[in-house]
Amino acid sequence: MGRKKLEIKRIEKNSSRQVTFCKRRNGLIEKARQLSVLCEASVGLLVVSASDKLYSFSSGDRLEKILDRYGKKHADDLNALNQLAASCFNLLFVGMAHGHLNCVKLVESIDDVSVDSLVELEDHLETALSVTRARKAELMLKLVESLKEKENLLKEENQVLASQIEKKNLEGAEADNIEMSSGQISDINLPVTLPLLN
Amino acid sequence: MGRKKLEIKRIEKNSSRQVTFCKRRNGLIEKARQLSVLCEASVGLLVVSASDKLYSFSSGDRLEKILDRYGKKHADDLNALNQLAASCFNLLFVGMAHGHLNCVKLVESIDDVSVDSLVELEDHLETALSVTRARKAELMLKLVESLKEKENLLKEENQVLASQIEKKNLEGAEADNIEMSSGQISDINLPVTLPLLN
DNA sequence: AACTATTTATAAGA
DNA sequence: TTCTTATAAATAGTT
Repeated sequence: MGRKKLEIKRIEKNSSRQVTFCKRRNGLIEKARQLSVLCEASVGLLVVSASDKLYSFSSGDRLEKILDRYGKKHADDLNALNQLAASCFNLLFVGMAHGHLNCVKLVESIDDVSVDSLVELEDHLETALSVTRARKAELMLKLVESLKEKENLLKEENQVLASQIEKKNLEGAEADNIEMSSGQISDINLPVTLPLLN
Repeated sequence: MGRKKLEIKRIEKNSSRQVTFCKRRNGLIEKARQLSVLCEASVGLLVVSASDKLYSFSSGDRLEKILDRYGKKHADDLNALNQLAASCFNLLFVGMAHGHLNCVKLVESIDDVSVDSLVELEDHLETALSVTRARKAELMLKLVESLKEKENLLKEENQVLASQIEKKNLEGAEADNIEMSSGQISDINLPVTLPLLN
C-alpha cells in the first residue's frame, strides 16, 4: 500500500526499516483495536522492537466475561483449556498494558534488575501452583476411589444378607443352623466437609 | 475499505459481525506476520472470538507449539494448567524477547509502574487459575457427595436386612442368644484433611 | 466463497 | 520524526 509493492522480507535499509516499523506497528495496533470493538473479541497484542521497546494492546474488558463464562460452563476440557489459555494470555497482555487496560501504551524496556525479579516471580508462581495442586488432585482421586470401594463392600454385604434371608425362608421352621457371617458393616467415617481448593 | 465506511462500534447484525470477524482476524494476523518479518520485531497476537475460539500468532514458534501441545494432550488438566502458567511466562518474558527466543535482552531501566503492573498480573493469573480450580473442586465434590449418598442408602438397606435376619433368628431358635454386633470391619484409609493449595 | 467498489494503509519522497 | 500523495491492500456489502 504505497508507492511501490513491497516484498515481505527483512527491510535492509536501516532507516526505512525503522520508519516502516513505526507506521505498521501503529496500524497493527489500530486494527487490533477495531477488531475487538467491531466484533466483541478479546485481542491481545504485543510487539517488541528490534531495539527492545515494548508496545502492546489489550482489549481489557473482555476478561471478566470470559472467566465468568468459564466458571459456569460445563464444556469439555479441551475447550475449557482453550478458554483458560485465552484468559491467561489475555491477562498477561492486560498486565503488560501498563496501567490502563483499554489504551495503547508504550511500556518501557525492562532492564537487568527486573529480569531477576521476573524470574523470581515465575519461580514463585510455578512453585505455588504446581506441586501442591498435583498432590491435591491425587488425594481427591484417592478419596473417590475409596468411596467406590466402600460402595462395593456394602453391596457385597447386602447380597450376603439377602441370601441369608432367603436361606432362612427356605429352611422354614426347621431347627436352625444359623450361621452368621461376620458381616462387614462398614463404619463410615468421612470428613463431613472437604476442604476445598481455594 | 469497503463499499461503505464502517463506523468502529459493535456490529449489530450477527452474521455480518461473524464474517467481519473472520476477515479482519485473518488480516490482522497477516499484518502481524508482515511486521515481524519486515522489521525483525517480535510479535505476539492473541484473538478470542465471542464464541471463545482462540486464534493466535507469534513470531517465534513458541505459541503454536504450546497450543499444539495442549490440543494433543490427554494428561490431567491440573498438570496442564501448571504448564500453561509456566508457558505464559515463558512466552511473555522469554519468547517474546527481541528476536532470540531464549535469552532476554534488556536495556533501559525499570520503573515503579511496571512493577505494579506485574504484581497486578500475578493477581490476575491466580484469579484465572483459581476459577478453574474452584470449578474442578465443585465437580469433585458433587461426585463425592453422590457416592456418599449411595453409601448411605446401602447402609440402610443393610440394616433392614440385618434386622430381618435377627427377627428370623428369634423366631426360629429362641434358645440361642445370638447377638449380632454391627462390627466395624472395614475402615478405609481416608485423608482426613486435604492439603490446600497455596 | 467470490466479487468489486471503496476505504484504508502505507512506501517513498520532502 | 511528520506530512503528503500515489498506490497497494484490505474489506463491506453484494451475489
